[in-house]
Amino acid sequence: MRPTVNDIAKAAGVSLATVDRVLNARSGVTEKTVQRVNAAIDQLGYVRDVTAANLARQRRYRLAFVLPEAPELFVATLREALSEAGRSSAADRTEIRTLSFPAGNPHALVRTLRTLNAGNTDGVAIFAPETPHVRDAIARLKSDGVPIVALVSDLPSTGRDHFVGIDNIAGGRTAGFLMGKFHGKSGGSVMVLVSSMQARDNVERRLGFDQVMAESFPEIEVLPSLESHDDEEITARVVSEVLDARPDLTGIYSVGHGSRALVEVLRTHHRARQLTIVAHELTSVTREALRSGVIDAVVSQDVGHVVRSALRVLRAKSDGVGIVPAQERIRIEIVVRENLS
Amino acid sequence: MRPTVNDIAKAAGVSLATVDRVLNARSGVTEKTVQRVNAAIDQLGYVRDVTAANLARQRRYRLAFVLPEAPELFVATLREALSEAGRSSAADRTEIRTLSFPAGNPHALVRTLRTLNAGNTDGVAIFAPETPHVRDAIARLKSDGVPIVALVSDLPSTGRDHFVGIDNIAGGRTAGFLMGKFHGKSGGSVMVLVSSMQARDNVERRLGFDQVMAESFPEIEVLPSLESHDDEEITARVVSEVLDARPDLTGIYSVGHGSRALVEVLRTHHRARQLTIVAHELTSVTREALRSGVIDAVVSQDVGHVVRSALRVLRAKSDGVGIVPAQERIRIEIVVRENLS
DNA sequence: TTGTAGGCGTTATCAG
DNA sequence: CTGATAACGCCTACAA
Repeated sequence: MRPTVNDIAKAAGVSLATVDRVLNARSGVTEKTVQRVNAAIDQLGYVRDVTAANLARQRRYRLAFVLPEAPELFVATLREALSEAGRSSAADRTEIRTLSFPAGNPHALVRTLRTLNAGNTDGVAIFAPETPHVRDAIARLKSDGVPIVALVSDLPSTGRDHFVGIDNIAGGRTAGFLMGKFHGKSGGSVMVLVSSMQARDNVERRLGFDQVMAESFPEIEVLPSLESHDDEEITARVVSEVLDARPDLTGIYSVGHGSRALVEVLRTHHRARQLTIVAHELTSVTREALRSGVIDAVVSQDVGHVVRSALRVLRAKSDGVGIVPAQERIRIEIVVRENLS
Repeated sequence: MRPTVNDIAKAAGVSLATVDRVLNARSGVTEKTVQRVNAAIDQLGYVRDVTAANLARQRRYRLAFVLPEAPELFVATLREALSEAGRSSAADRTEIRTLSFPAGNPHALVRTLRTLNAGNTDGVAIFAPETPHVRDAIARLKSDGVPIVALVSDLPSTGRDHFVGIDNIAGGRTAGFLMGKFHGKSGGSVMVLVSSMQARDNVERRLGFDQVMAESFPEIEVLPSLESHDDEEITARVVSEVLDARPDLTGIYSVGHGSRALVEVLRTHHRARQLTIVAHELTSVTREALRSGVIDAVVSQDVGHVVRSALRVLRAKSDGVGIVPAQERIRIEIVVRENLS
């Protein structure tokens, strides 16, 4: 039987209240008594029952997730993971609110952020691009004492408390490694399709990709980035053009969160099968494309882990306690046809 | 504020005890009152506070993990994950006991299992080969009402309640896919090194590997399995012999849980760099081998996930409640130089 | 068949 | 500075 506060109160010859005071480092206890209690604590090997503590404390965490209203399927999977987490969050005394803003509309985002304050929110997780407006809105929240974590794409300039997501440079490196290894040794060129060079995660991935290609696969030519802005028409046109113009093309790296248009084009293009395609994020589209052999590899992050990590971190920050960094590291996952779920 | 049992008691015009009875589906309540209470429950949207329930119930889970005393580093990582889980298990009211038996000694294993019974254990997780002795010992435990899960290597003939680990056929397929894709198009042959054909997981992996190689990479010759029995000397000799005898060798697939001896040989062999090496399980050895380029890819399972899943499943079985299969699926992870943690 | 009262391990209020 | 005492949300004898 684990020792309880009662046991250590008895052992130290003090009352429950006093034990609680030293346990929670509250003032108003003689140094002498503190010593006695602490002695009893580690003599009996006491560890506090967190669930009982939370019960008594009546602690609730009101957390807000701010996500773009974007066409990319990835955001949808993130939303799904969030509502999944919401179902079991009652057990953690956590209330999750999901706020949306139209993608690419910083003003709407700022308006959304304005509705949040220390009085109604214990922590905010944000998946948004890093613009000046956003930076200011976050600064206000932070100075109001609300913990902030950046989701998927980092917001370093905002002074966010933490970033939850993969190391995107390493993610790009991983994509590059797979591209090079799958490619064979024949030379050729690789097309790089980004969603937007405004998005920090896209830029970092491209950087990592270029590093590895230059270091380890110099015989492959990496073409300049093409921005699709997640527009299906643009993507279709651009990809077709390059496929026609570059008969030496042997691979395509899709950097952004969405690959629907790319997959669409490839599905009907006669050269698709000879190309090595590497994309990011596992969604219904990339999943199906892996299965049918259109895409060769996906570099992904587990949205469930992302959401749960954000929740843990926000609760910890809100309590002013530390986190275990190793536990919050989001893995860079590689998915191919054969390890698909 | 979430509604509590008190609220629904009030709403239904009954006492706490009655609410509790219908909540836990206990007998001794009129159909009529049951209806009234249930009506109140889903009218107020009540969900029980599991932590408070567990606190009141004083439920404890005494779980045992039975692991081999084996030289493979993989078992060490599993042990580590287990003791890691042990540190935070107090919060889950779970007591974890780790029992060891000398690898390859079924009698010792059976003796170990004999010390367990329904009186001292609420669930057992076993990582062991499938032998008749083991089957009987497990049958006894099961008929005693103790839930059993197989760990890493399945024990289907024992009637275990659940298997926690990767689908090893798919794991072998994944290894085959990587071998084929990394290999280039030049033909050649691949050596397959198993730890023992007695181990079910090894057999299943080999099976999956062969499937993919035959389906998708028929130009590569897959050599017969070589059994190392996790003996470093045997491994060293066998690998060297094949390297000398088969100049057309282009790859090695290490099927077992241990790759130390293989890595050792390769580190000094002049042909190592031209070979594609695929191994299983991320350990300090394979990690370092990935980093230095000796191994190209590792197919792995997260031992942390394995342990946590086993704990969840055993608790659920012990409570006689269902599990969420999707949540308990262990991912087949692919690790290369660039996504190494 | 139903209700009362006490307890699970912790925190928090209010006297002393 | 310290100690009773009453919560927190739920479970469970025991009594009615």
